[in-house]
Amino acid sequence: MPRMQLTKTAITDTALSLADQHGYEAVTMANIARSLTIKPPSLYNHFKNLEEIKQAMAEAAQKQLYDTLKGTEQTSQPMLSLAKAYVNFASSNPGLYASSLPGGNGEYANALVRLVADALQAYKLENEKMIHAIRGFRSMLHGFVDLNTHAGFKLEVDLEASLEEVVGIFERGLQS
Amino acid sequence: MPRMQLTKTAITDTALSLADQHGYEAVTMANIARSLTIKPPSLYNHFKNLEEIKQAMAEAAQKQLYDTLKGTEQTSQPMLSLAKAYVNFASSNPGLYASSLPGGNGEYANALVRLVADALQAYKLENEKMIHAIRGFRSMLHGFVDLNTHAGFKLEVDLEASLEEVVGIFERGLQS
DNA sequence: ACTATAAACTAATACCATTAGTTAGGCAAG
DNA sequence: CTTGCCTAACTAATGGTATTAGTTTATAGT
Repeated sequence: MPRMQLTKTAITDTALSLADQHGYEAVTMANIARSLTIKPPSLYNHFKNLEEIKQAMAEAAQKQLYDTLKGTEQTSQPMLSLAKAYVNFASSNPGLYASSLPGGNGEYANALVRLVADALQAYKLENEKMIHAIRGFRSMLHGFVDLNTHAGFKLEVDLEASLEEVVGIFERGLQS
Repeated sequence: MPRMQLTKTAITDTALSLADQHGYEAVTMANIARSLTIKPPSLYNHFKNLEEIKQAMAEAAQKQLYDTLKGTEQTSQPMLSLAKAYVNFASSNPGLYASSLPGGNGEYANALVRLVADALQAYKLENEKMIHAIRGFRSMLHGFVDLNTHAGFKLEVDLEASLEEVVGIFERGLQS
């Protein structure tokens, strides 16, 4: 066999840098192949289809997001630190963040949930309440990012201030 | 001229029912034209391109969402009622909800923001704080819906219970 | 009835993902 | 060292997408 110069991770990395530099919609078989100086059908020797490539991208992008967020739980304000890092990652790398969304079940999807759980640790919530709180906080972060990138909060009120206030509301709500 | 049997709203409505019945990804020039028993290029006599059709869809879908949510502010628990109605609309009509997202600036986009503001009315927030709270609550609702339909909260913990708890956290946070 | 307008059409271009079938390079066995 | 197999790459083709150019034709107003 011709030496497998082309690995799954090489394809995934190329697709990710495509998403990062030219947006998630630029992730096409044709563009990936062009970047690798091969023809599109060759990609099918390594992945079943585009969807499978996007799954692999999601896993890798989630790892990047995880690595960026890791450590924020050891600060004085874990939830605020996590929120700021999360929003900053998504705003700075919209293509990467978009890549991370499709996969909901991999190794790093769980790791990200654990990271949110760690940030909520101080509030000593019981099982069910913890799950509700995780869902709520994660929803808030994703919604904040998603509304902002797709629709955009129109008013010229500072985004950072909104995030701080909103995390404050959530934290006070957990306390009482 | 051949009688304009085909109006902008007729096209928009057809596209919306396509999104509702077969998903937002089924909204293509070919499918819209097929539903109307015309050929795709004819659509360009009424809209500049597909994006413009989707903008019109967003406006109409936002109106439907607004009409569904209107009235919830006159209940005993406006925020919870609004949240439940919002999540219910999005889960029951995912194609319609997806259609509503692209447009961030129309008449009904503002009406929806006012609806959220009304639900927060009881907390008597000042200007800036009100805007932060609106953004936070809207983010939570959209994030909740979006994570659920695209990734899906995996654990078999009741969604309705999560929503109630999460709205409760937010309300308590506003109080203190 | 005639003409101008515009809504529909056909045909074409340039993308997209995907599949079938072919070529050719390198590894392993003889 | 040669032979043969495996497989990664290719070419060619299919059918999908949006969009544009140019043409036909029906109708509304004069």
